[in-house]
Amino acid sequence: MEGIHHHTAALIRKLESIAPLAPEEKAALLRLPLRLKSVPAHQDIVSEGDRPCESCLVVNGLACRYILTEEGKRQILSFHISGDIPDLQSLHLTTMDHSLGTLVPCQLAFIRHEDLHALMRSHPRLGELFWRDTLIDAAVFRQWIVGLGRREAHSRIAHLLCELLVRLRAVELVEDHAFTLPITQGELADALGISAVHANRVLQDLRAENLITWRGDTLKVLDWQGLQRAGEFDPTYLHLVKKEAL
Amino acid sequence: MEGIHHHTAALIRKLESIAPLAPEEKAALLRLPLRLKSVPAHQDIVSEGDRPCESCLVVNGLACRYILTEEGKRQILSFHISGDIPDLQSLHLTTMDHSLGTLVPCQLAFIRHEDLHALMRSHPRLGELFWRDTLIDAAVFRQWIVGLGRREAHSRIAHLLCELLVRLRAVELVEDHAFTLPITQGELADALGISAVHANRVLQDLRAENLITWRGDTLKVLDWQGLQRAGEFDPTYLHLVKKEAL
DNA sequence: CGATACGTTGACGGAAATCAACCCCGGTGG
DNA sequence: CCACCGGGGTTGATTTCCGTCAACGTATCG
Repeated sequence: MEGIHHHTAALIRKLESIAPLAPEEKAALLRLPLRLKSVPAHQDIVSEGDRPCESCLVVNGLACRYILTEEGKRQILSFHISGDIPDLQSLHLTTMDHSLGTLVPCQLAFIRHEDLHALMRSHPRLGELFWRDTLIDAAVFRQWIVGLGRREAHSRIAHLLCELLVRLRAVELVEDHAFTLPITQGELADALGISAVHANRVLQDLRAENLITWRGDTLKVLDWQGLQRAGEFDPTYLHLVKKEAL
Repeated sequence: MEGIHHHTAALIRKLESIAPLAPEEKAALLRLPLRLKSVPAHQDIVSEGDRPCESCLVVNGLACRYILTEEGKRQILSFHISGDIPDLQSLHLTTMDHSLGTLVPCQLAFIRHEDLHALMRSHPRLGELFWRDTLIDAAVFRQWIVGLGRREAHSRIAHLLCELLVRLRAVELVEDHAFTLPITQGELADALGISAVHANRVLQDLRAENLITWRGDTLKVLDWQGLQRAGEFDPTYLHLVKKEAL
């Protein structure tokens, strides 16, 4: 496997976290033609209204999907980590109903839709797997809705941190219950539907309860059980096959 | 086409609202074996934790997906009308991460997963269409998130009513900007993440602004432009092909 | 060394929750 | 027939969570 293609490794790790992969399926994935691109922080990858003809694999960095309201408020819809294809839905929904942007400098790999279609034609199981991935995406949205609608800020933050921990662990980016979270409190607030000021206060609460620390870019979970309880977190909705999560 | 299969008509109308259907694809849909069932109001169709081997087509009535929090609060995730297959995702997500229940007495038609898989194998375009349907489902969730996170109750209700109007119109269940909405204010509140009391007050506002009336089961939109403005509603995210929406 | 962005804190106000009472209306059963 | 009941809608009083505004601290950087 030549150097250029190890970028697909992140994707393979991610897909293996949600279903087993056959060797020839991995091989087919590694043959996917990629258009690599480095994008600086805080820049749109695709914007609402675009009609992309390729989808974007996050090789590393952190991206998010978001929508702006007319009054200029931003709602972040999801965070996307190494191995995610955040705009896979553009395969069958031609125009983007939201934007996708970077939160930090990202390495991206664009895959043309026609190449994805060809891949899925020759490997139907991979097609089902990509479908499954978009379905899990929707399951995450559902939990997000419950949090926004029925949980208070304290619980919402806890839930989001639990989700990030589990997803990052699935692609081996967690060590000792700590991971890189290179976002501002304002961005966290935009994801949780609260103000930056309030996010700050609730984070202080979580620290005071000895559930987490967050210094610089690294978030460390001090009390995994406690954080899950605080967020009413049950990882079932992530539909992972690797069950070493607790 | 025998009587038993006209139940599929609702599904065909729905699918045609999101993509064109070839005659032989319609024919294949009409050959789908259905298990019909009438379910009384306020009863679960599938529950969180279930591992269904069939999916459920709403022939008529009104269903919703929901999640209960530990404190017993309910968050309704989506409403489902004639032609919808609310648990299509169970095709590839084996265990339900939420529940699906009726709001009024419903006629349902269950389709076995293996029959769906066979259909999609023989008609790949239908497979893509079902995938597209679940992607639109996710798009609706995204708008729901924006409403819950960044819009106030007044705007949220308006947006939901706009969405219902457009979706019902796509399956020809709207006449003169009026449709049947057989739910209580409490159920509406559970969908919008507010309390029943507050839902009541905001509905009074909407009536006072001459945007809607809601007497008994029938909701009538008096000022379609105004309601869309109030809800910041833009139907793009529903990805309909029939563009007679305004 | 200002400039800027982010984090933090306090004071105030507003949207919505909660609690409670009351009304209306369509069953239902004595 | 009517009393009773219960669910839903309506209203008011009070509380809570959270937003907004504003000030200030702190760290990084050209």
